[in-house]
Amino acid sequence: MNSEDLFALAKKRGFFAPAAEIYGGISGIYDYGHIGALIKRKFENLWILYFTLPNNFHFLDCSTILPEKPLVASGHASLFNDILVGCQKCGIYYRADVLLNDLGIKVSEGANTEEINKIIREKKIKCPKCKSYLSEAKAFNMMFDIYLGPEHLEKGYLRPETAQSIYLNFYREFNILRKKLPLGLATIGKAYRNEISPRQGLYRMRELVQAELQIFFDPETWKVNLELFKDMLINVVMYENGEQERITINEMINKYNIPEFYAYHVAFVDYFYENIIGVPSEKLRFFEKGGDSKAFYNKIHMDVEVDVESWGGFKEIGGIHYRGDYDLTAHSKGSKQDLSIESNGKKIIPNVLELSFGVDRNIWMLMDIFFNKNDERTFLKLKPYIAPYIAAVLPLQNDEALEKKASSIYNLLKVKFNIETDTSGSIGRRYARMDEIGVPFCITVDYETINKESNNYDTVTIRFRDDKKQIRLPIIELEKFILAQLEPNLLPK
RNA sequence: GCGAGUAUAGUCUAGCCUGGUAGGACGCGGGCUUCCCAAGCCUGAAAGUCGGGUUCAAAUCCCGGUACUCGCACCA
Repeated sequence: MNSEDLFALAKKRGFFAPAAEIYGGISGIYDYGHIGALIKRKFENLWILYFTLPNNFHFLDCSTILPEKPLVASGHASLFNDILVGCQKCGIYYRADVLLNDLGIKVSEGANTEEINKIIREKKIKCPKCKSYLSEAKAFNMMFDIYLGPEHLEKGYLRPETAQSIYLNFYREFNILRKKLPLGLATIGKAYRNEISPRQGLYRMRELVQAELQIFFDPETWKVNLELFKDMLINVVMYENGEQERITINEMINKYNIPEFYAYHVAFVDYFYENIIGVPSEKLRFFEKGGDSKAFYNKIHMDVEVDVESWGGFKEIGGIHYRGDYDLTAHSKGSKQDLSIESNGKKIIPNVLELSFGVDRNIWMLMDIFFNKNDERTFLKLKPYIAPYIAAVLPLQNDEALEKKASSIYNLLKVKFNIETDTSGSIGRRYARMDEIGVPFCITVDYETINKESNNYDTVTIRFRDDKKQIRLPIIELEKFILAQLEPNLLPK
């Protein structure tokens, strides 16, 4: 499916749509509709369940507004701040530091717009493409700044990532939780980036949802259970050779010198996507970044990539980042509070392994890879536990007696599960509508259900989304049946 | 942010060149029919991105804004 078709389906069926659409929309900002909101919530709940499975891993919920200081300490206030110069004639914008460095002129990292403009004037720098004069340099910060209080004197920012919120809570949580490492702190929440040019649907957004797990650990003592995933084959593209290959975590460790804890978590993430979400293995890979494309604070950096047709190939939907002690060291300095802790008889600043995911990208990805279309019909093959509704209760026909029975089953189940019902159109049309939003089962009330003479009295048919097959089940067994469908296999046997 | 293109019901589209009653399909609502996969019949609601100009008259011609798509650039 291409990007336009996916977006059209999303709007038509209530997955998501541009925010403020009746005013023309606003690029990079989206609202989830009644179907998308359910899928997103279920994805998030599943994510929390899985990523806080290990002992001493917990979930936090943090503010989206941060004061200026922590973002100065983390480097965002300066590094998120690009100085751009534009060419007046051809309209191209350049990052000033990159442009000048390319011309062999050294620019200090903290250079401000005045310094840049001075250099450009003195050295008579012109547009490298058309040789015209360049416009005044402008600071462009990816962060949205806000001003607090009635006088708007206190500067803050909408956070550009959720990670910082966790680092700011580390010390307190560590102490409350009996000072044990490793400590995992996860969160899901909004982050904001003023992208110049948001594109490709939910891929690059100005307001986005991140799901992040930050694991704080002592690299000298952390032992992971390599046995758990030892036979798993994982698609990787290692920086060292640049070729995609399928290897075990032991090969990753021995051949590429990847630390055990890191390789283990590659498998941990792989298991989530392949076995729980259901991404086919050939569509999932881990792409190691190095050189210029690796963020400076990362010691090891892999992108979690999924082959998404509507995005034109493998695209990043998450990342596994070994950030060393960069973050807590920065916040120790910035806050002037010693964030070091005692581990194994020594004072250390804990290291951080970050598992980071873009929730919106994941929702788009789910729609893309689980969308099935053939001549006959369209259906969204989501796992039952992330489907918006687990089932729909449908009367076979527009018939008062059938509708009454269907309604009573619907009322029985909807207090326990997300259940839909629909009485308009023919039964085939209703199955089709449910297929398109990914409802895995339809519970159909027919004349046998209400016929006391029939052997099938008080039974219903269950119609399966994926193969259209039907089984008959007593109404009293519906709850048990549904519960069994809702359980993911959280870890390998 | 620059350049090019595009903008008609929920969706896809006809009409625009050559100004004069906005038409169709799918979808949606109501009704009939129908004992399991978007069937059929009747019926209904629903549209020219916004602002200005030219004109007796603008979806149509002109100018401007906005949004989207693509390219450039950006993406710690």
